Amino acid sequence: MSDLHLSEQELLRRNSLQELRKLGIEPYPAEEFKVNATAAEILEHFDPEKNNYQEVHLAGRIMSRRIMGNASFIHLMDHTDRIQVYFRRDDICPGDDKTLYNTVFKKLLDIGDIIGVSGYVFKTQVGETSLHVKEFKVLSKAIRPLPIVKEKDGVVYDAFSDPDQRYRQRYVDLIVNEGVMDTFRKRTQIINSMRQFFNSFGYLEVETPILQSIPGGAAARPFITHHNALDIPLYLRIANELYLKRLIVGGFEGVYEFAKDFRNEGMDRTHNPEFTVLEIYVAYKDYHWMMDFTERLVEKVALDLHGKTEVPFGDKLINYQRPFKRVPILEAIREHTGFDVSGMNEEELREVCKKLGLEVDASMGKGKLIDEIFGEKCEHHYVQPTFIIDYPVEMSPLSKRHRNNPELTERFELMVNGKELCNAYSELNDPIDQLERFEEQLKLSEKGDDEAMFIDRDFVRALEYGMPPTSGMGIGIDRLAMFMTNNSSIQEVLFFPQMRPEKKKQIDSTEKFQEKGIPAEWVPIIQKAGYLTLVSMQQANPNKLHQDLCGINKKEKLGLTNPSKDEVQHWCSKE
RNA sequence: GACUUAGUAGCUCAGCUGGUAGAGCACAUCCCUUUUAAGGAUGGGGUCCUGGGUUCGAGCCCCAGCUGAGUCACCA
Repeated sequence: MSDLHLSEQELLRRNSLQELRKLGIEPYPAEEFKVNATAAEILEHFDPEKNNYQEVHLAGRIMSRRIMGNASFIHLMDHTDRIQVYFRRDDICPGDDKTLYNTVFKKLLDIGDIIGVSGYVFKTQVGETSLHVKEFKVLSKAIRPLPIVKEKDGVVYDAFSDPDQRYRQRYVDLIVNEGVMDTFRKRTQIINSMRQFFNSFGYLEVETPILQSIPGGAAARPFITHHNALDIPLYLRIANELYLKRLIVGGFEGVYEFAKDFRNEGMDRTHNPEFTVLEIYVAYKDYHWMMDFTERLVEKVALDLHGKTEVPFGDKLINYQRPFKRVPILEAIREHTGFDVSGMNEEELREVCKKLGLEVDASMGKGKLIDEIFGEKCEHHYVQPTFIIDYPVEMSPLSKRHRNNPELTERFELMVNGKELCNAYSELNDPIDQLERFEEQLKLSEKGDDEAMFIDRDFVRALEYGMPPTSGMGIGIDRLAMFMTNNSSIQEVLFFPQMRPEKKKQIDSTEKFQEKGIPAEWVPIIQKAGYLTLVSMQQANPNKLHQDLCGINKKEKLGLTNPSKDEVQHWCSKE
């Protein structure tokens, strides 16, 4: 393989790699390196009076390096923090042979390399806690240079900030950008905190199918795949709701699942094709109980994460202290539009939408129309946590009818920052009503609503055996993580957000060029000149190609004998 | 999917009215020898995203494409 495609810095590092091996130093050693301290721990607990941390073994990545003759400083970063490390030539090399310092440390190590160091902790004249190295060991050589980010007094210089690169190469983002790792630690902490809360009630964490033959429990376009052995289509789940309710039918008191769901829809700042949802179902409860439960949950998460209920988001301060306000959706619409839409039929609603300047189409039923009004005119007003409750029955095919008004359902959504965070119902457990609602959805889909729900007859059968009154709640984990870590984009709380795949350049093998009589040593040069395939080369102007090739030969000092113009002409000819 | 906007050195970015591709960091060589984002000096490093077009001449103008970002549409 040719090195022509590598940058100067990459070549230098590859060269250093070989030099290390020549000196008998394995750049990728197999054995364990025993660590007995972390950077954060030392920075916090070192005390010159006590003279502690005098035999420390630390491992991490070199993040900066300042060489001043026979003394040098580096910053070493481990999983906890960065600490300054001091190297002195005569400590590293007590004898006459100064290779380890002059060559290995000064020349063959680079920013980005992972090393282990042993020594004692002290404070420099400037007062920075540092590790004085007595021995060091190369643990892994980095042959690709890291972006250099510097920071002083909270000001970041030359940040690695291109979102494309940050998301595609999250590993680099995690290394060089402070705070990224913290966001993901917080994300896990949120999940741990919720799990602990559910377990304290004795509810059971379960797993349900991701591959489903009927994608139920929500209204969304699914991803479709195929099972070869059964020769049937399977869908990646858009929700796990119907499976969790089957488990309630089966007799569990409470079940929950942190579930990856998949929806084949648009991607933007708040939507990723795969996303995480927590759903929980508890028997013998209703949505009032669930509102109280949800408040406690969200408040606990805020407290566990931040030690207080007030959490900043953008230029706002969100207070997750319970209780949250409860506003019936029709009241919300009346408040923000002046229209009382309760009891209106489809035509009247259409009229209201028109007056409000909302676009509607024929496929929209009552539910969608009301949702449209709420989404456009009301939603964004609810910045502080607010329960919007009692949604019209058409909007909620899985929700139990309201005990006082059959037009409404016992449903709530928790709005934060003008966005839906949770969705919950007193679950519909009347099998006959459920089947009718599914059939209603079928009609909608025949009308052109491509997001109406599929009918899951097995789920109806389960309800026919009897499901206790149950309340269920779903909460978007990615969104919660965004709110709790003050990030306005979902990509910031997903390690590997979905991206368009990087385009792979088509490249012909050396053999393919050789078949045309082109010497193997010229192939990398042709490819360096930008002609990766034989065909692309043949389409080139032979004169230009000839000049390019001779130019590269000269510039890279390859010392090859230049081909004649006729030869290049011949390479380019098609026969 | 539509519109707007961006793509220049390993990273962050300049680049005038179209006229020989620049800076800082990183890298290399030398000097200095306990520095605090950066001690000093010198130097190497470029498919200006790709492909067409206009032009005597394109990083810059025009067209198309690729890959992001933002806004909207879609997403109960």
